Amino acid sequence: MSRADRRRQLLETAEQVFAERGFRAVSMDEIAERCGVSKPLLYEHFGSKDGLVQATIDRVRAELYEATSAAMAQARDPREMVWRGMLAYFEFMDAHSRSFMMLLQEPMVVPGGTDDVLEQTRRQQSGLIAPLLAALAPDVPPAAVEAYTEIIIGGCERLALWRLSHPELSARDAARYMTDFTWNALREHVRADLMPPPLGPDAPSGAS
Amino acid sequence: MSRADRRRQLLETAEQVFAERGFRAVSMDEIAERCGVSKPLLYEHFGSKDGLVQATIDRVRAELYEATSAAMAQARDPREMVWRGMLAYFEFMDAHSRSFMMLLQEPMVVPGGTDDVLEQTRRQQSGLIAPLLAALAPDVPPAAVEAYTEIIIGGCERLALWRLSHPELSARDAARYMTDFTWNALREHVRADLMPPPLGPDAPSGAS
DNA sequence: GCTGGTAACTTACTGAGAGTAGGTTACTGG
DNA sequence: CCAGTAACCTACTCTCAGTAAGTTACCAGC
Repeated sequence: MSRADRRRQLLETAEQVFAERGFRAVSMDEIAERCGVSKPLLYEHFGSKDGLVQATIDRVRAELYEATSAAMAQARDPREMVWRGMLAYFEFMDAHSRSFMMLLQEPMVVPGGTDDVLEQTRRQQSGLIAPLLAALAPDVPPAAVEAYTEIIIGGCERLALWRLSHPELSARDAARYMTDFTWNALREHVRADLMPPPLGPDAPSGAS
Repeated sequence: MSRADRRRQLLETAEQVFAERGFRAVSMDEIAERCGVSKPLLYEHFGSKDGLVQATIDRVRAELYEATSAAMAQARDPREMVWRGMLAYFEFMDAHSRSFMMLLQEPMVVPGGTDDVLEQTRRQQSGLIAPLLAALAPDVPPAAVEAYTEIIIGGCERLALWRLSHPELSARDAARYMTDFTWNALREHVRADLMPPPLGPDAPSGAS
């Protein structure tokens, strides 16, 4: 099999196995077996277990990024963009909950704790949110935009994690809470012409 | 040495070693050596490596909880309570950055991923925040209070993590951002008699 | 002051699993 | 038909979590 094809197959299987039983519980021997190859081949492709974990996570991250940015691209105005992005995020989670969990765990599982790896995830997500905030609320200073971006990302992650033990909270409601919260937080900074916001495509019952 | 004293000593040393090099990199043999005891004694006390990690983290968590709740107890009104809690949180982080990092990693490092352990941390933190939100904004429905609580906790954690790579953001500014963000998000729900809030004990320059 | 019991602690092992050295097969261009 | 190389494997090593089977220190009761 060609190197690229093999890599894809290995990643696919690894994601599945990791999703089933978690990073820690799964051994490289087991993955190799499930892939129908020998262990050194895994090391050939990914260098180490951490490398494989990393690659697996990158794959999921790319999917998530694509899903959310595609959803956001359909929006007409910043308010709707927030809503669509949030909704796509939480819906992605419903569709790939185990893989998604892995994504949230990533910064912790990989070597040094807070290395460039985390930085990469962060930049990707904040690259989606920060410009949006800046567009919504141009008078907020850049430092605050960065901080708010982090707060929003953290809020999403936490709420997503929380949903695992509270399935009664639908993706729509979660997205709704996040959107409301964010929107209200920024309300007084929001550009006047965006101010009477469209309520979102189809607003579920929410807090406000 | 008495069992309780020994346990304390072991935990103290373990926290130090873990903080220096991270959970994963440190072996039980190494901790035993640094403690001046044999490995089975560690197992006698903590059952497993995860058990030791868990106990270590619980210790840090207790300290954090004490610090933040003590700070909050000094406040006169909810607005100030938010501010003091946030400030204590970020200042605790400056004082114990490595141990604090461990705390954030905990849900991920421990066995099953999202078990009761996470739940425990969460309940402790949200026990501090949720009643406060409810007091601040009594017309927000309970489900929304819970969700907002999670969002706020996640925001704090993320912002704390972010500060590791952005030391230019002081604890005061971080607390300020969190407080502003939260306050604004809830503004329209806040009880009228709390509405013109005292600006906090000593407000640093902030976003709004 | 010797003895049975127990609490604190140790040495010396097992087993699992990450990572590797050194091939072997299979296919490609000359 | 023969290099050379890409894909892949068998068979190891070594670190580290966890354990079995003690040993020492101390304290009751006789």
